[in-house]
Amino acid sequence: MPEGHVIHRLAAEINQAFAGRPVAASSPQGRFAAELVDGSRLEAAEAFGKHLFITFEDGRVVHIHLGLIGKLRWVPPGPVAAPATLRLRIERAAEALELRGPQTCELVTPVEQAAIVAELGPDPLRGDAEPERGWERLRRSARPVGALLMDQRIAAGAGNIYRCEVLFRARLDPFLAGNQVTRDEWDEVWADLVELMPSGVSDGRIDTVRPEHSPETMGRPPRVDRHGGEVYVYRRAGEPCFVCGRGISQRELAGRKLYWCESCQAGR
DNA sequence: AGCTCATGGCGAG
DNA sequence: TCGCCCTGAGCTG
Repeated sequence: MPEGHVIHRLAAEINQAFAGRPVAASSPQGRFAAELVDGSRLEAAEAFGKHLFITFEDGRVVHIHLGLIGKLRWVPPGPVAAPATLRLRIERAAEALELRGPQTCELVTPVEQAAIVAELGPDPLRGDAEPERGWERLRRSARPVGALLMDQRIAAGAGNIYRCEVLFRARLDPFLAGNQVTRDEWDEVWADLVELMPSGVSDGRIDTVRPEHSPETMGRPPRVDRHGGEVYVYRRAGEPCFVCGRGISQRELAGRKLYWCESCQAGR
C-alpha cells in the first residue's frame, strides 16, 4: 500500500543491500520467471513515481508496481514462509527481500522501461522532474483537482494520502476544476510535494501537520494514522479539523476516499 | 472464521 | 464509472 515515497525508499535500500553484487532470485509461487535473473549481478534499483525498476547485468530489468495491496518486505534469511503468495524473493548473504501481491512484476528491456517512464508526469522526488509538464495537463482539464492529483501524469508518486493532505495544506477545494487552479496555486502544491515527500522517504511515513496545529501543541497525545504518520484529514472523517474544529468530510473521488475540511477548503 | 477495506491502476462499457 | 486483479491487517462474530 505504497505511495511514491515508499518506492523511493525501497530503491535506496535495495541499492544499499545488493547493488553491484550477484543475488539469488526465485519465485516460489511460480508466477514470475525469476530464473532469468537468478545468480546475476544486480546493478541498481531506481524509482519513478510508484514504479520500481531493478536492473541486472546484461540490461535485464525487473519492473515492479505494487498496486494497492502489494508489499515488498525485508525478511530474515531462512526458510520461505507462505510460498503460495511469494512472487519474487531476492537474497544475498544476510539480506532477503520478498515481493507479494504486486500489480506488476515483469522483465522488461531498457527501451520498454523508458516507454513506461515517458508516460509518467513529473516526480517530486526526482531532481530531474519538470513540474511544467504537470501544470500543462492540470490547466487543460475540467476534472476536479482532487481527481487530477491522483493522475500519475500530473504528479507521479502522489497517492491518496498526499492528495488529501496537500489540498488541505493549500486550502484548496478538491472539487475546483483543474482549469480553474491558478499558476500560483499549482506552484504551491508542487512545492509542498517537493517539501513533504522527501520526509516521507526518510521517515517511512507521511507527516503533514504543522507544529502549531498538532494536538501535541495543545497538550494532547498526537493523533497518528494507521500508516504511521500524523495528518490533517486523511482517514479522519467526522473528527474535528485541527485548524477550525469542523468535522472532516469524506466522499469518493476518482475511485478513492477523499477527506477534506469544507470550511478550510471552501470553494470560490 | 469470515468480512471489509487498503497509500493503485487497468480495461470494458 | 464500474468491476476486477493481487494479499493481509483489522475488525466483527
